[in-house]
Amino acid sequence: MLKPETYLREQIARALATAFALENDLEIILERPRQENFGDYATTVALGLAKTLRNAPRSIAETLLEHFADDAGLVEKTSIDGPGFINFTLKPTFWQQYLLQILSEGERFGASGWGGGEKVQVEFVSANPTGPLNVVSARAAAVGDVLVSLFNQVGFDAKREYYINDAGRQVRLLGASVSARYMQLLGHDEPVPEDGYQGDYVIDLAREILDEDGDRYAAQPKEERAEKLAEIALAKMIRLHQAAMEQYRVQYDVWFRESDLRRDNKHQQILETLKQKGLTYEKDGAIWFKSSDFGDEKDRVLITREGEPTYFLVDIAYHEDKYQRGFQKIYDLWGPDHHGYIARMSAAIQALGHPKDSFQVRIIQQVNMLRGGEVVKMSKRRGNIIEMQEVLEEVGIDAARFFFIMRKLDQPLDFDIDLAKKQTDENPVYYVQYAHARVANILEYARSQGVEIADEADVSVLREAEELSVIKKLAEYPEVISKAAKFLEPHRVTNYLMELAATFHSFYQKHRVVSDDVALTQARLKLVQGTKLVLKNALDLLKITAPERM
RNA sequence: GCGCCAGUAGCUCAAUCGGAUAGAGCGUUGGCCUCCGGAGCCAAAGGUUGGGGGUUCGAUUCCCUCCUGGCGCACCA
Repeated sequence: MLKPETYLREQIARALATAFALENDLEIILERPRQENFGDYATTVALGLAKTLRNAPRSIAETLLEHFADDAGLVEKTSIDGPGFINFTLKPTFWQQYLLQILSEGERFGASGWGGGEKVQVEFVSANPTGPLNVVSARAAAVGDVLVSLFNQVGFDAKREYYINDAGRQVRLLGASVSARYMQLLGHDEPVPEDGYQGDYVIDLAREILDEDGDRYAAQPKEERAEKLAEIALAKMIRLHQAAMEQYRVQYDVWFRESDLRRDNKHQQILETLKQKGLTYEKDGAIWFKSSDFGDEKDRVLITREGEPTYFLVDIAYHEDKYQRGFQKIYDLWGPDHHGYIARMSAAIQALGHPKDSFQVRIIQQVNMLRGGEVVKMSKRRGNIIEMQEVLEEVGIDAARFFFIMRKLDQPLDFDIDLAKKQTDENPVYYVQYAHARVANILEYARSQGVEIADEADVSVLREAEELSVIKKLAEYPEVISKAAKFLEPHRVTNYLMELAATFHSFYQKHRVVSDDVALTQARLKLVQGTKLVLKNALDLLKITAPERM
């Protein structure tokens, strides 16, 4: 498929080579002018070369254009504007043919190969199995899921992973909390530990266990009971989390258990490795890692005074395990409370000899749930939280995914529950889905009128401004995908969907697709099919329904 | 106190690696259905891009400084 950007870059590079004998390693910036009357593409090379060539930008641009060959004859018009922008307008013929190419690519349209099959992993959500999932988890789930899809679209071999912290202190606390509630239900006076889990879900867990297993744990010693109940409660919570992710259309490749790492003593091995590298020392009865040697603000404890491995040590082992499984790039999406944790993890990655940039963390910022204009606060410990399930049930999965993806991931997000529920034009999800339904309906209507949609059509009749605008907008799609993947910005896809929907609605309002003009009808049906295809491709990527009717 | 992120239209947000006249949606105002879905379209009003300096052909974007907001600074996870 001949991409306009690729072609123009190549032609410009050739012109530069013949005109100024410049090496071809120069990166040619090609952008889409903000304003349509400047043409389809613009380059700033002349501005950039002014210094090295010791010449005025406009003069450089002129010389360049004299040597611009346009081998394939795609360019209709070139111009030099402003301080030295070179603008290119492609022939309508090019765009008309491009529409057919988009259709022939089908669901592969938008995909590319620049990832080169590199193995990439995104770890996201990884919520503690000691409580219900909250809305930040819902946001992380949507974002992580779409990131992986984006990576795969552009040629990476990307996997989804969920890390389950099913070991350590938090789990012991859960056990003690469930145990207390269990005994309370049986009429005993066993208080929930002060730093334990206070949420109502703990009572629900205890009641469930009581219903299923009876009071058989009451006779056990407290410690033993807590341990047993921790095990049972944990299994229940994990199943809940897995069910929630599935319902949310997120398919993880791996659910990784911290307890497996501990069982295999992976953390001890890492400790040995760090010791051998001379990166540890003892102080105050604890074992420390010299993370400050690698950019962290201070050193960190690996083994506590009590001889317990810290979460950090086990986490280092976990990340090392990712590398050993062959991943070349590792992305972690963490919650806003893990901000201060990045530097030490990055230090550990480097200490183990991995490239610094092979490990990247993105903080999924806080979500403010607004109801009636008021922020609903949440705190897992107190149990006063908004659960992910509640949100999904209330606003629906399509709206939830769209809203969470719509914003840059490292910025706090205001989620207006009332808006997400509205089935009106205020709600962007419906705007986009409506465009798809409308497009589907046109095809349906054509068939009902006895119009046979031919495989081939003479698209050269598509000369109206609105028609070409739609094709040009469709043509932007692969670039949107590439950039969304490159910059980890899935919100580019939702923005694009809204633009494409608007461009199509605008065309639709002005021109009739199915008419007495047989040739024009066929050509416009191709335009409609192209729009449907790209809307569907993008919505599929986001795992949002593309309805045939609403 | 130190660190990270942010501050753009009344509100929620965009803005291509430093590019041209800073764009959308909602809200407001005014138009558009004998016709493929009006969950739509067209138009108008609305901006000192938090303030001040700097770098240069050019700054919302980079640097410095100040102001404001969020978050983080455990031998917790």
